[in-house]
Amino acid sequence: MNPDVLRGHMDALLLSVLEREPLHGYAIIEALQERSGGALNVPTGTVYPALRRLERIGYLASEWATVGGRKRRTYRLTDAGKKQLEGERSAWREFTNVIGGVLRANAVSR
Amino acid sequence: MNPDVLRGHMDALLLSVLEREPLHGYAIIEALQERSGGALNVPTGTVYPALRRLERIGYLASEWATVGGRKRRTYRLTDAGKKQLEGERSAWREFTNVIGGVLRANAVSR
DNA sequence: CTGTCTGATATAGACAGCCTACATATAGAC
DNA sequence: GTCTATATGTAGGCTGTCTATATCAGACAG
Repeated sequence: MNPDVLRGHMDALLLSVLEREPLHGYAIIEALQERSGGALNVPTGTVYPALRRLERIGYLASEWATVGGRKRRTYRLTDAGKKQLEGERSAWREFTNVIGGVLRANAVSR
Repeated sequence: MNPDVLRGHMDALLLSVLEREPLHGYAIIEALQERSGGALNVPTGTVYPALRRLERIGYLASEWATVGGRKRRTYRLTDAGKKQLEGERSAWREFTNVIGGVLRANAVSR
């Protein structure tokens, strides 16, 4: 998939994946891969900065944990994050309607 | 709509709007507004450079015309552009399936 | 005949955010 | 001991969208 086509949708993806349960960065990457049927291979250089940004904004909160000798920073949705996720979902619907509508304008009718 | 969420989809929009008939930049902007029900207000600083880029790549060709004393550069799809548009459409479908799928993962089932 | 609006094209520079590449470290398998 | 999987992180590049600005012609109000 074209690289920066994800631009502007990373937040929605991350928040969505954290809705079910708190996860650490590495597990988030795996979850995205899994849920997309392998289509989403988001690099660590994208995910970790994004998670920090979302925490700074207040949509996520994190805690350190040590599991099997390895350190993990586990992120969870805050209340603001849940609210934001709803916003992201409706923005996504509007976005796909608008762009999809324009793209279909010629292809379908006529 | 969030500004740079269009990133990576401008090409598809421009090619799609030019599929029906050749248009000049200003008319393309109006056409996008019209077809999106007013949702797409793409600034000239986005459209004109994008059109030039698409011409440089070979997806568009342009000619100057003078209508009522005003100069217009009219763009039309090349054969490569038509082919590219098909590619953009299927990429769009895949894109929406993948992201939409992840976003719906929690919202729907369960 | 001046000012302002619409139509029309264009460029420079800012900005955001995704990506590549790299650095670091532990656990477990072999 | 070396390799792979697990795990987090930063620096810098890239690219394309946006903001702001400039220019010009015609129309039309006043």
